[in-house]
Amino acid sequence: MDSRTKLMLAAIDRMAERGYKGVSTKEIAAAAGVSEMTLFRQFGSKMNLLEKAIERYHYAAEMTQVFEERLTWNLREDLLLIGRMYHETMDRNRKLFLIVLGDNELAGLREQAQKHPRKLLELLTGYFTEMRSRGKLIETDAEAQAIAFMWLHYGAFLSRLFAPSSITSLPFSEVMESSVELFARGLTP
Amino acid sequence: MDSRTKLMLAAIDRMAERGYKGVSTKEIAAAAGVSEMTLFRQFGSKMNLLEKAIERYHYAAEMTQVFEERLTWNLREDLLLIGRMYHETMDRNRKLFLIVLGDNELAGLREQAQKHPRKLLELLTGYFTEMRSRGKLIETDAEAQAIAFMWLHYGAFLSRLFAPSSITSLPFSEVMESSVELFARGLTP
DNA sequence: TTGGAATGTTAGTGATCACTAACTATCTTC
DNA sequence: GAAGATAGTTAGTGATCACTAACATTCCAA
Repeated sequence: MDSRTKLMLAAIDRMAERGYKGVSTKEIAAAAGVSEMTLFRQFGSKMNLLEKAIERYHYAAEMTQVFEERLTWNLREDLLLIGRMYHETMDRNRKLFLIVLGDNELAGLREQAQKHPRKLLELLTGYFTEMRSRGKLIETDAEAQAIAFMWLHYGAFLSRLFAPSSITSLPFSEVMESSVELFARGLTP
Repeated sequence: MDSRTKLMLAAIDRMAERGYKGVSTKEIAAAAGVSEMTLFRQFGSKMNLLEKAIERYHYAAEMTQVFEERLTWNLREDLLLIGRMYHETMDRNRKLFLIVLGDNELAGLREQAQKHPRKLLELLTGYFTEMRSRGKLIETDAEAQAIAFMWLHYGAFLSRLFAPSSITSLPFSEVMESSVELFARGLTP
């Protein structure tokens, strides 16, 4: 593993724990087992190190493919699949989310981190529209319901992100299944 | 307005914008129109200033009262009322949320900020249980559905908090009504 | 009018920060 | 084995940070 890699991984780890401002370049270098000079020689600045790290380690989910190939047009099955895909994507980018959400001056970098949710919203809206034209969904505002679905899962993700000790004792999967059931009953004719 | 008040308000404003670490005591004092010495004489430390500010300006919603007096036992009406109450509470505490969520070292202070969501979850679970015993709700896990409702609104709140320019063009109220409709259809026998 | 509390001013502490200069050591590669 | 790239070491820049000491001022209540 070369110096650049070690530095980027160390930066992500530390910044996810204590924030961009909360970690010094000296500490990142030490955690990477590398001299601080190497950090500046490779990246020029602390901010650039973070940018390059996000660029490289932002997990790029291929959601389009899932929507094209794995849907069954059974609302329950599909929503469960989509929900799982959402959380897998978000979990993989967990640390990056923590970093960019934790510092308002990093708002510019949020663009990248929120690319997938936006894409998913688009795909999900299309899915609901198609389901309605197949007569498997009630007449409703497809985009509004897609956003509701996204919000529910976004809230679930962030509540776990910010409060490791959950507000409830219920297992995550159980709430997830209840919510799928809710959408299925609520949107099926 | 005395010095303490001016300092606490200035601290909340600045910290909500640029984070706890992003604002200096000198800047807070200047924004309050007060000398930096006054800050330390009144609060002793930067952290204590924030703690006292949260203590004093955390909006304490009286949700129990709403649940006792304003419910109509019409699912649609009640969920709309509860959703509105949730967002009003969260909006009032918006800045405090931004501060404590933005800095992981402030995790201890999150307790206070998350008191209301926890209380609301409890009340909502009770409401769903009562509705079921009145035969107005399907057989379902009341707590799981309450959490789903909370997550949906938590996600809505945070997505507005972190991304002022929304991911969608739909007005907030419209999604809110769609989601109430979703719950009403999904949970009514 | 006077005493005391609150506030301001100024100058400073030592620590830490991001970042740099200058020089040396270790590699690989031809 | 020389060249060139990559790394480490050391020492430092100037800035900013939270926080303090010492002294001067303002202002209100008794």
